[in-house]
Amino acid sequence: MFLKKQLIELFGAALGQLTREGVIPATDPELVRFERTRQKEHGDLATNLALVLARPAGRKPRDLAAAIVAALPASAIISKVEIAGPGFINIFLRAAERFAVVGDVRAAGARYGCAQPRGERVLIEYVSANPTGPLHVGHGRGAAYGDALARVLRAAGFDVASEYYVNDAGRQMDILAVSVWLRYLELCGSEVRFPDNGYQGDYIYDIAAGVHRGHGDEYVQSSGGLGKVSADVEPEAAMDALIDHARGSLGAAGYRVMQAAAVDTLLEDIHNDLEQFNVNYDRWFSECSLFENGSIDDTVARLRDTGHLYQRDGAWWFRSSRFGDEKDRVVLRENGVPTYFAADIAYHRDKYSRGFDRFINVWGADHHGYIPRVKAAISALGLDPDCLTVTLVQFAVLYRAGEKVSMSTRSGEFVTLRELRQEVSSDAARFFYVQRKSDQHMDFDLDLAKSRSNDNPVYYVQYAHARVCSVFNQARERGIDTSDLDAADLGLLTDDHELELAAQLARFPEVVSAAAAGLEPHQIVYYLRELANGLHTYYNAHQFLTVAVSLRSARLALIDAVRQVLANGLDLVGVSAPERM
RNA sequence: GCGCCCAUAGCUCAGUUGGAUAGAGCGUUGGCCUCCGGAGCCAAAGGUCAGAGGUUCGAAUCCUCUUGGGCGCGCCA
Repeated sequence: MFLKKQLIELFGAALGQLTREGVIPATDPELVRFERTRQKEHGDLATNLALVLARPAGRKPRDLAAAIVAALPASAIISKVEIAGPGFINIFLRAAERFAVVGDVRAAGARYGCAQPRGERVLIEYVSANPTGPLHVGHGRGAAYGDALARVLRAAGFDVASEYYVNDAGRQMDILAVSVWLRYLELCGSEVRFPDNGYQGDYIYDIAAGVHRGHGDEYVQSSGGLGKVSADVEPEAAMDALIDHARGSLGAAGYRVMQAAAVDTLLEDIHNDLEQFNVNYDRWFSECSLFENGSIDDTVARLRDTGHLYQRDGAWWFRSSRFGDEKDRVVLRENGVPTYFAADIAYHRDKYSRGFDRFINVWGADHHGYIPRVKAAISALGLDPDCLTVTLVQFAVLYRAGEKVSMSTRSGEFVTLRELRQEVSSDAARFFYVQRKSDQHMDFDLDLAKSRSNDNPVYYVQYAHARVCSVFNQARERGIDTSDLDAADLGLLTDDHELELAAQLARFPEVVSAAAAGLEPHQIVYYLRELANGLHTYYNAHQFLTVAVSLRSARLALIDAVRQVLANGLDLVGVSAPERM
């Protein structure tokens, strides 16, 4: 970063001179951009400055490039400058400058790659799965992506808070309560017909058994009424009837016992599951709390008072079409109960009230149609919808034995995140998920991930880290002193492998900032793979411990810096950096 | 029907925001330890960037159309 700043100053000076001479119009120094070259014949860094300025200056790119180079002040960091291709300016650095990064890494340690705080507060919300069952592998992708993104943004200097929105209100919660009650009745020996649209998973039995342990047969009364719900009624209507029946038969307190047993158990399970996935939240935000503290009523009233609501067919509608949504949306049902959308408006209003500069919501791709109405509501409340970015995570499509695995929460047919973690390890699962760009469809081959986990690229990167640690362990066993590596003469490093490694180390802060800017943690993963490849290649080509002392120190300093950056990068994607494997 | 996302090597995917000869992994083929960890390294083969136009010094990248996939269009959440 410091290097680029120096180069920008140099080229800015050259541009200033050319402007004074009337060769080019006044130019913003910010226009000067350098990129790391792909081929070493192109130098260490290159700029397309002359190509960009050729048109406004009315000159041929190569001529302009020559003029810029001629106007460039002398510098201690550049060894030579070349004009190539259509007008690229290629910059070759002096050797000392190329390896200065080793000292930078060793000085900054775990902070290397992190930018200065920029005083911008970001709230990132992800997973937010309904507490109606265990997390499955689809949620796992959102968790891995969201947490890695939070870490990357923190490293890039943002002040980040993470949040899980708990949908502990609404009809799904009723279905959950009924599902638990019916399984409870089965446990008590009653004959019940369990509806297809109830929650079928085995975990419902476990929750019901827990209720039975705590309350015995207390809630068995009047299950006979269940017979009134005949099979030919429309399933959702039949469910409504069941819910009413359960409420009537259990009473408010008993109904609450069923529901609370389920929500508490499932939320606790989700919490533990994510914790073991190395995913932690700053806050768990309850949807229920929005009902209880009046936020929803208050928000709906505000929308009504500001003329954004109207009544039709007995319901209250939000005029979201006025803000670009394809049609208007109900916020208060005919029966007066707020919709999920109404709660979500109140939730976003709450978010905005907490002083953040920016909001990121990580949603499953199937929710994309929901974005316009949320942004519409934010606009209607007089808030800036551009502060909210919704990142869509495509579903991971599972394959088992070459066949697509069907997933349905209600039917209970899915692979849980916990199963995945236990089969392939948390590290492998997280690395695997984050490796893919979030908006790409992803094929997750379970057989490959489970039975041949050694093929997983995470081991490749972790192995590089462990390898460096192993070299230092060897050094210790041989009585080699590695305490004064900061004094190593890095000028002894001249090999191509060493130059390549140093260049990769220098790139890391730029990768972090690019990953943050694009909300693309997968860039970290690709970088790590390249750095690990550089280390493995170097390791195979050279000895570290058996060479002359001064060269040995220089090489050890270099690979220790590589180890540090591998550890920093792995931490950004929530994967451990083991010292041995 | 309308809308959003996507299409790159046999398979799974990158591609530094419009740059130089489009790159990795897996798979295939052939090589590499008397040595710090072979979970490694090196090399080869493999491409009409779905197709057709357009924008310009320059396009996998931006615009239009066509084809082919995924998803969404509830007073569900």
